[in-house]
Amino acid sequence: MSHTSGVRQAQKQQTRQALLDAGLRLLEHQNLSSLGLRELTRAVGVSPAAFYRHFPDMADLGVALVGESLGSLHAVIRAVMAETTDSGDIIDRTVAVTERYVAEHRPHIRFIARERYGGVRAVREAIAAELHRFADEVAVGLATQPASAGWSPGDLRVLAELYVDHMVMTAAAFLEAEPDDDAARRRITHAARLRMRIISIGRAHWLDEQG
Amino acid sequence: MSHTSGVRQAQKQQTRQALLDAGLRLLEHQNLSSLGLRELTRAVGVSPAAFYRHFPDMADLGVALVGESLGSLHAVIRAVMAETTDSGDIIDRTVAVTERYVAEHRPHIRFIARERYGGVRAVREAIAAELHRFADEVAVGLATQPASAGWSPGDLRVLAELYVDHMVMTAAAFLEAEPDDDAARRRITHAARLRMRIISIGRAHWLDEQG
DNA sequence: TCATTCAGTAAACAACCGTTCGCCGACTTT
DNA sequence: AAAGTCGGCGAACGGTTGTTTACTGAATGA
Repeated sequence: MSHTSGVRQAQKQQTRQALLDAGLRLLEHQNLSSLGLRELTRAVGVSPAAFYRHFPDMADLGVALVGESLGSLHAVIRAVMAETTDSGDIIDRTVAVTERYVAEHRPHIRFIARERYGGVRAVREAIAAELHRFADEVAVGLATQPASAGWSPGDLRVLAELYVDHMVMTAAAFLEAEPDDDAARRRITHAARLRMRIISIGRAHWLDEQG
Repeated sequence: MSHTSGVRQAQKQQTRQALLDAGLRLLEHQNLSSLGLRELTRAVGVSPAAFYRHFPDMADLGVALVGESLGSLHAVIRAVMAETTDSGDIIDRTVAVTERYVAEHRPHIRFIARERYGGVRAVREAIAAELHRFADEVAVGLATQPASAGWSPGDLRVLAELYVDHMVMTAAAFLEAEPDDDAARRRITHAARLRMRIISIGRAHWLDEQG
């Protein structure tokens, strides 16, 4: 029988986390496909062979980083979607939440942007799967709104994906600006709000134009 | 005095192009930051030292690839913008042109998507500069349209960037689908058109909502 | 208490890396 | 025809890479 906790497991988790942390730090300036195993273990302060006690290869560490980066975002998204204020207020909230999440998880989000179309298939697919789940959640949230009356499920799904893609786009914009460049951050916030308003207005008048 | 043409220059250009071609091929399955110099010269069939006759380092080859990938797109974009049909027809044209360009320059576009937020700063900046120019051109095109009356230059610029980002988004979607998966291609085309229509409708009603 | 498990180690492996050097030979200029 | 230019080559440089091996010693379970 294996215990779920214990000194053994805790210590193992600790170096595993150290590998993830050091990896994330090193990946701020390079791609996963060029991150060396020895380079990583050297940064952590363990022997190269120790790596294999935790991950079969680098791609696997990358997949773990995807989970760590986007796992906590699901709750955030559902929380924002739950506020069915339905007015323009939710737009400001969405943009503000995005800005805050990027600020607090900058290396994680950088990693996601960098590897979304990167050279490691397993990581690309893991990211795509997470974004797919995001779109699912947004689609569910949209479906409950009165403004979605008359929309086909397929078109609603497209709209949900547009919102998710827009969130990624906005996050990437915040990434490109220096963290302390307030002017740039305000410019990005303004642009993001404007884009979301345009999309929302288009959504509201979509059915009229169809007639 | 240096001749612009001649056997010498032509032969040099030839191996330079061979380096770019082989690089693009190798970069279909990895990132620029992990592409080895020897790996590249081996694929071309020249000695490692020959590389330095054409590029100071790999980042420089990457920048050259950016130019090769996006250079010919400016003319395409301006051509599409010039068709001021102003109706929903231009949307179908835009999506069709995007699909065609991706199909005909698949490795180039993959390279752009992969390195847009990649680990090589010089390449990231080169791509950002090109996309900035695209937005400039779209903004100029939009300004001439009657539908842009009453729009501030700043907001018009945001709209232009939204269109460019949307084009990139659509191109990436075509990339992710297999080239011969007609069903997927049709799905992506449908979604892209729907998104563009939503944005266009939002644009048309933007000024009403402001009052 | 004693046997077992297992995360981490040190060492060795062959293979590969980017870069520099002097040299060659075909093209180009005078 | 002679002198100069220069793209490409082969060889060598020190250093790094991922992976396997047998091992140690502390946490574990009986």
